[in-house]
Formats: sequence, structure tokens, C-alpha cells
Amino acid sequence: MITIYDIAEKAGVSAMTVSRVINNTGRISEATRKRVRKVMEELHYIPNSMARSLVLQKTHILSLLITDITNPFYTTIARGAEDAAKRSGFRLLFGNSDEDYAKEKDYVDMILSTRVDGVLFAPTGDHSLEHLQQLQKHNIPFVVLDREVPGIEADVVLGDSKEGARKLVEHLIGIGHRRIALINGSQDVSTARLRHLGYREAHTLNGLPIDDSLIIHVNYRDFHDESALEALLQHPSPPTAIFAANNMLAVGVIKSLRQRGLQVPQDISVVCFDDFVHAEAINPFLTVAAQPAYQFGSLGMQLLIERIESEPARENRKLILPSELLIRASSQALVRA
Amino acid sequence: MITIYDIAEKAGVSAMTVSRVINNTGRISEATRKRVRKVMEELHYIPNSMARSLVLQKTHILSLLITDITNPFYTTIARGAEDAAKRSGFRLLFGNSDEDYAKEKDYVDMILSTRVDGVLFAPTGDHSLEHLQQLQKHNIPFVVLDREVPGIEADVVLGDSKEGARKLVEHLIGIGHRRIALINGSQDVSTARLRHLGYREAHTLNGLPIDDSLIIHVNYRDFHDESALEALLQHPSPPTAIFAANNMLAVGVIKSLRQRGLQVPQDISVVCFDDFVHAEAINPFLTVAAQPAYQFGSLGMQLLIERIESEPARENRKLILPSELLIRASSQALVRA
DNA sequence: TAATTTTGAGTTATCGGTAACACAATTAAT
DNA sequence: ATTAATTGTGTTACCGATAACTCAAAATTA
Repeated sequence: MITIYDIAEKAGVSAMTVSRVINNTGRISEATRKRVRKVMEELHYIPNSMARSLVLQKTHILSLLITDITNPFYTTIARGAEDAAKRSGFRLLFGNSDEDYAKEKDYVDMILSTRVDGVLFAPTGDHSLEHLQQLQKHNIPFVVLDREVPGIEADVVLGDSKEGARKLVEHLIGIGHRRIALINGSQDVSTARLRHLGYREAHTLNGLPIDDSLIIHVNYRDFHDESALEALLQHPSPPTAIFAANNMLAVGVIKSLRQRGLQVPQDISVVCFDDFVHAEAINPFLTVAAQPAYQFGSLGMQLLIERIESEPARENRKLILPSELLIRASSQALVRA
Repeated sequence: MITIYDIAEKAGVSAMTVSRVINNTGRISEATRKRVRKVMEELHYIPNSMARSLVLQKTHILSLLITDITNPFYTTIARGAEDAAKRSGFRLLFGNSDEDYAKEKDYVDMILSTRVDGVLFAPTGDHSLEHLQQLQKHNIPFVVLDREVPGIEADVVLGDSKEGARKLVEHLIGIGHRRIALINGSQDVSTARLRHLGYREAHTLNGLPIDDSLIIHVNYRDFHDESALEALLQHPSPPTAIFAANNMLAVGVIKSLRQRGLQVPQDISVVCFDDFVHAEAINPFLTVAAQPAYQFGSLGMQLLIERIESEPARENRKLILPSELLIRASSQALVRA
């Protein structure tokens, strides 16, 4: 491993002089600067960022924690966050909690021990409170992404879960559906609660009764509660449409339906939150409330960087980004038998 | 920032004793161990991993560099790599080069200055040679993923690009297509070269002529060469099917076709490499050669960890993982007019 | 020409840990 | 009871960088 001392020796100067050349600080004569530069290149010198961070107490690394790396919604966020971080010269440390509290904890520990300068944090749910409080305790700036956590005051970038849900359900109502099931994430997650609210609001605004037996709570990351679906389908008055609270749930639900020999949308309509951008470009199918994922990432990152770089702590900001209703093939007007 | 010295002082011991408690090394009486532990908890102590890495000359961080974070093929790789790294207790630093040489360079610099213990490297192309050589020069172990780089001897995990391509094209030939276009990645990328070879092989094995005017080279990440597509379609004897060399190219091609009012598969068939797992589960459409992405990641990571941990340098290994031909709606038997 | 300022370095201490060695107090062995 | 071994803990040096201070030589000013 080449260090500044190796460079210093070979160039016949002190380590401090090498450091000054690297950082363009202090006064250095053009002659020594050139000589040091040449030796650095000859020896393929790369500064040790850990040593530097240790003394500077700054890593110039930001962390992005997402909850599902195979979900295009989150990877698009990642792209946006990365682009924004790069623009400001920060390096980015990705983490993927897989909607798992324990993995999230591992990543928080890693973040803390790495002493990153800030975190863009998509929480797994309300219990992430503990992790965010840990960040606060250690004075690590963060911005909360996609899901609000009660008890945490911070900058936050959110979607319009309630309105988006209402729009989706009203679309279904508008094309004749009356029995609409909700397959939702855990009530421990703010977006799931709001989407539930939007679902109810759409019903009451349209004078429809709400049947709680049509509402199921599972995990956002995947749907595999076959018995719950079975119960829905065996219902004396079964749903004619399903609102899956996110794209991954829609995947699971449609898969399960197909295994039971049911076709979407012929036998049952399905709508959900979040788009599958690439795939839908190929073959538009799902009716969705599409959220501006890239903006989630880039705006969130901007807020984070502002917070890090603005000395006087400014007040918290809350951005709510609207979703767009995209009506496609998976929702079909109800044909009364 | 709490350090071992703070702990040491409050517990009335030396810093070294604290270090021993943290690492479970050396001999410590049960009494002091307890006392130190208690103070650590009271002060919410988190070890500074940079200080530790600096003295140990080991970071216990591995890096995964992928070329497109919004491509489900790569995110599935990431999931596999992450799981494998976690099993061995390594932390994972993701990087995303976006198929861009300059970004790849940035990440390599970051990898070098972070002194990670090893890299799982999906190169952007043959010119990545320079970056891999830099890793070699600095003795950073790495495993090459998905694309081979001429001039580099290393462990490598690949797909069966040639055979996969041949199977896809033979499928098209089998259902009557004779004029098959190839929309390929840059010839600077090994998989693109091999898929090209497979394409040619399928033709020659089946006694079909090859028309080079049906072959286009673009960038794997997205297709936006409208004029090239235009030329294809204006061809006196236009293609009846298109083989897009990866999933992202298929997206771009199908979008462009639709803008021109052409339907897949009615007007033209499209097949490609790499699946869109979630989306295809919802609505099977694309005929693909599906690669075992998760295995790419987990096996690659296993090779990397073995290489790092096995003292005597063992010989290089080359894993070639077969792809699976999944015939779906986007390829249709040719109906002669 | 003497006094002052500027320039171009070098020295030392420090960031937060750990390895290697040292050493007093017990405990065990002879 | 003396010697040897073990146990528990402290000291010092170092990992690779940088901040703060120092200082001789050169340049500038009076």
C-alpha cells in the first residue's frame, strides 16, 4: 500500500508537503508540486479515504437505505438519489433492508460505524422509529423517504397515498365495481394506513358500504397468504376487483389468481400503486397510481444535502409528490351477469 | 462522538481493556467486562469502523459494481450477492456504473480509496480492462460478472450468451421467420459479441443466409437510434422478427415500434435475453432467454469470498450458467401473406 | 542596509482504534 | 517456601492522513 510517506521519501519532501499537493492547500512551489505529482503517478498513489475521514471527521459518503432492491419503484429512486449525490460530489452507500426490521438494524449499525455524513432513509415501518432515533442520537442528518414515521420530526418526501388510493378505487367504482377488495401492506406502515383511508374515503364519498372482510393486511414485499385470498374468493359475495396497495402485492395476487384459474381482468380487475416502468412500456397492462420515483430520490437527496451543508438548522420540510392515475388493461368495466 | 477513551475513563480502565471487551480478545475478568459493557451501553457507543480498518488493514466491506440499477437482471444479481455477503458477515457497497465508462472509473477510484476487501465487478465492456488492471495493481481481489474482459485472468461468472442467442433465433426460425433482425449491444461487450455469434450460428446451422443490414449495434442500456430502426423497417425485404440482445433494448425497440403503429407480435415478433421477473409474472408477454440472475450474484460472491479467504491463490474459475428459453406471446408464428 | 513581510517548506500532535510487549498480582507446581 | 506459570491489565507505537504551529530563506519595504 502506497502512502504519502512513500511519496514524500521518493520526492525528497515531507509528508505534509505531499498532503498539500494532494489537497491544493498551503503554498507549494511549482517545482516541488510537479515533482510530487510525478512521483504520485509513478507509484499509482491513491489516498486512503479512511485515514482522511478519521482526521477530518467527514466521510463525504451519504447512505441510501431502500426496502426492496428488486422493486423498480425503489431502484428508480436509487437512480435519482445517485444522480443528485453525484452532482454534489458525494459518494453513495446503498443499503437494502428487504422490508426486514433486523436487516434494517444491521444497516443502521453499519451507517453509524461508517460515520456517513447523512442518510436518505426509506423506513420499513413505524418501528423504524428506534433506528431513526439512533441516528438522531448520533447527530447523523437524515431525510425520511416514502413512509412517514410517527414520532420523528425530519425532512420527508412522500407520495399522496390517500389521494392516489381514492383515485384508484373511484376509477373502479366508476366502471361499475361495488365489491372491491383491498390487499394492503402492514398497518405498521404509514402508506398502508393512508391507502386504507383513501379506500374507505372513496367508498363513503360514493355512498358505498365498506365490508371489512374484503380487507387483508400482509407484507408489502410479497403476497403469499393463500388462505386469505381463498377466503376472499369463497366469500358469499366475492369481490369483482382488487386494489393491491403496491406493485409487489399486485404481482403476488395476480400470480395466485392465475394458479386458481382466474384471469385478470376478465374474471376480476386488479389495480395497484406504483408502476413497472420498463415492463409497462413493453406491454401496458396494469392500471396503477404511478408515483414519480425518480423525483423521490433526487429531491430527497437534495433536501439531505441542503440540510448537511446549511449551517443554521432550518425548519423541517415535507414534500408530497402527486401520483398519476394510469388506466390500462387490468381494470375492466363490470359486466353484470 | 463517543470513543473507547470515553468508555475507558468512565469505567476506570485503559482504552486497551475496552478494545478487548469489544473484540472478545485477551483475558478480561468478568467484573471489568461487565462494567465496561455497561458503560458502553450507557454512552451508546458505536465503534468507528474507519479507525479500526485503518489499523487492521481490512475493511470487511465488499463492493458490487453493476451496470444498470434499474435493470431487474442486475438488481436480482444484487439481491443474490447481498445475501451471500451477509451470510459471510461482509458488508456490501453497491455501485452503479450506468453502462458508462466515466462513472465506472469514479466507482473504481472510490473502491480503491475505500480499501474494500474485494469487488464483484460487472464490467461495462472491454475497455473496463484498464479499471480491472488498476484493481490488480492494488492487489484488490475481484470476480468478473456477466461479461468477460479480454486480457483479464480472474474468476468469472457468465451466462451462455452464444447458446442462449442460438436458441432464441432457432425458436424464431422454427416458427417460420426468415428475416430476423438483431439489435445488439456494443461489440465492445463480450456478451454482445457472443449473442451475435449465436445469431449467426443459428442461421448457418439452419441453412439461412445472413443479411448484415439487419444487424444494429447500440448501447445495452437503452435503445434510441430511431434512424436505424427506420432503416430496418424501410428495408426492401424487412424483418418479420427482432432479436433484442437484452431486456432494455427490447423495451426501447417495442416502444419505438408502437410509436410507428406496429404491434408486437401481430406485425413483428420480438424476443430478447433476460427476463422481467415480476412483470412477466403479472402478464407473461416477452419470449426470452432467462438467465439465473440470483445465482450470478450469489455464486459470484461465493467465489469472491473464497478467493479472499483462501490463502494459497487457487487457480481461476469460470462458471457458465445456462439460460432458459421461455416462449411467450411476443413471438408468433409467421403467417405468410 | 536593516527591518519586515512573504514564501515554501518541516515538526508535532491527533483522529479512534489495535498489536505487541511489559508487568504486578495471583495461583499453581515443586 | 520458593519458583514458575497464569491472569488481568496497562503502555507504547502505529495505521495514513491533516491541522496548527514553527521557522529559515527569499523578497520586499523603509
